[in-house]
Amino acid sequence: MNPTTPEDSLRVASQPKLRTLVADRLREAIARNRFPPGARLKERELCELLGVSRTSIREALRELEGEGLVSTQAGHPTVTVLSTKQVNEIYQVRVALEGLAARLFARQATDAHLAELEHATRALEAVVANFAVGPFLSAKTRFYDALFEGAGNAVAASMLRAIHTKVSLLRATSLASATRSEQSIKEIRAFVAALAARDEEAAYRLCVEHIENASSAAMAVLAQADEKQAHRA
Amino acid sequence: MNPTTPEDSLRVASQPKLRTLVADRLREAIARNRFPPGARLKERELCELLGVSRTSIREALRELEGEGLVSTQAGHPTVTVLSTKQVNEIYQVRVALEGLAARLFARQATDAHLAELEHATRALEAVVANFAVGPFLSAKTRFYDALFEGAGNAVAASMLRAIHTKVSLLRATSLASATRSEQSIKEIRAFVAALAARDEEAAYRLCVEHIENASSAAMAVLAQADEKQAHRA
DNA sequence: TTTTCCTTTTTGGTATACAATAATATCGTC
DNA sequence: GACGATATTATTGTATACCAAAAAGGAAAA
Repeated sequence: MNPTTPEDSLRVASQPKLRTLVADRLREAIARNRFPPGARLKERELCELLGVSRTSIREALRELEGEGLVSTQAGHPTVTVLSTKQVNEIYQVRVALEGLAARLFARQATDAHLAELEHATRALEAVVANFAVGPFLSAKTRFYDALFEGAGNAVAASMLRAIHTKVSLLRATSLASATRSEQSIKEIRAFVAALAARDEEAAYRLCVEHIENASSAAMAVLAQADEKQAHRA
Repeated sequence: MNPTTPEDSLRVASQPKLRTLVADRLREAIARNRFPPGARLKERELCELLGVSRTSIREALRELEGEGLVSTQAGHPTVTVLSTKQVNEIYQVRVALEGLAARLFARQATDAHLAELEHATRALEAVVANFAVGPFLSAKTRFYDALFEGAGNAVAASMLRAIHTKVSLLRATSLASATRSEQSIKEIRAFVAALAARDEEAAYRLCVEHIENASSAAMAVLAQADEKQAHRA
């Protein structure tokens, strides 16, 4: 045991800044639809809700703006509404980056990375058997954390996390997740098997297919919602 | 002429917020090495330098942190120093995203997009003939703006812009640019020709090669710098 | 019903204050 | 001179107050 290894040292990790905690809280609340797309985020309301000053709220909002979760409409911070075009763009980018992550994982992940991914996949399967949104989001996060860790590209991981958070803006995707969860988990299982076999090409292909299926399902739900809207008008 | 088309309307675009202008200024200053990697960014110094309040500085710093240009070292905002691993990761991501942009451009760009890209390429060639860092950065930005516009994926464009800004942190890349600029412009010329021919596969391959060559050149200069450092120690 | 005007609310930016943390300077001891 | 301890200064994080500008809402008039 090398005493200077970060994992072994007694060094106390620095505490996250209040603004970071606020941004995390808001991100979570947005993902769980506490603030739905289009919702106005009023600074003073958030101050009361979170019990912090306007300064911390404003700084957290800047952070969320950078991620695209929040945009300013007529001078007002608003939870981002994604157009169909943007959704399509997001999935295109997800294919490119997650495809890269799949390739890198297959190429270079350690046995420990594989073991963690296997555990995360099992956890995901257990949650899908008894579907509930909260635990599903947590299990999905764990799965992708394991994938990105094994891929070993922090830049891609950071971008993909932002992508996943943006996708969570879509009610459509959680609806789509609930309805296609059994098929989805089969796809993930096949994907993980290819990664375990270090088959880069198969892993890439299965990863892309999984994302494209998710995209199609989300688009289908969006199209339905558009029809309902048209009927109302 | 349809009077409701955005381009024809008399609508005045909203002014950028002060914090946005500050972030833009800082981004530019970092790219031009006014604040080199590792430089401490002191809030009160920046207030004096830019003639704005601490709030605007802090909000701009949050934005730059989100982009990875600025990170907090021992509680102090600092211009990001990129490790060799990070540089490698950045180029991997650039291949994935710019490869996507190349494919999309070849697939769907209009003749107007192509014309703009051609103009931007000529401007770049003119600058390379009389090399100077400032005009080179501007011409390069124009070239990539044209590419991303024609690719029509704003999410990818936004991420790639952040990537390009991060890459500009590396003195290595501007040094590498100066020494390999003639070869580089040849690669770009071939790339643009493939895009003009709507040859998606060739465009993708040439794009990837260009980036990989840029990456190799940057790594070579980094390795030289490491050697010099080792000699000093 | 539509338009105009007035009031209220909200955001953007500035300034000040204080606590906590980090960095630097000073002093004493060996 | 080197080292360690302490004091001082500088910087960042957070809160609060203030005011201007912009946006939103409501009431009155046409």
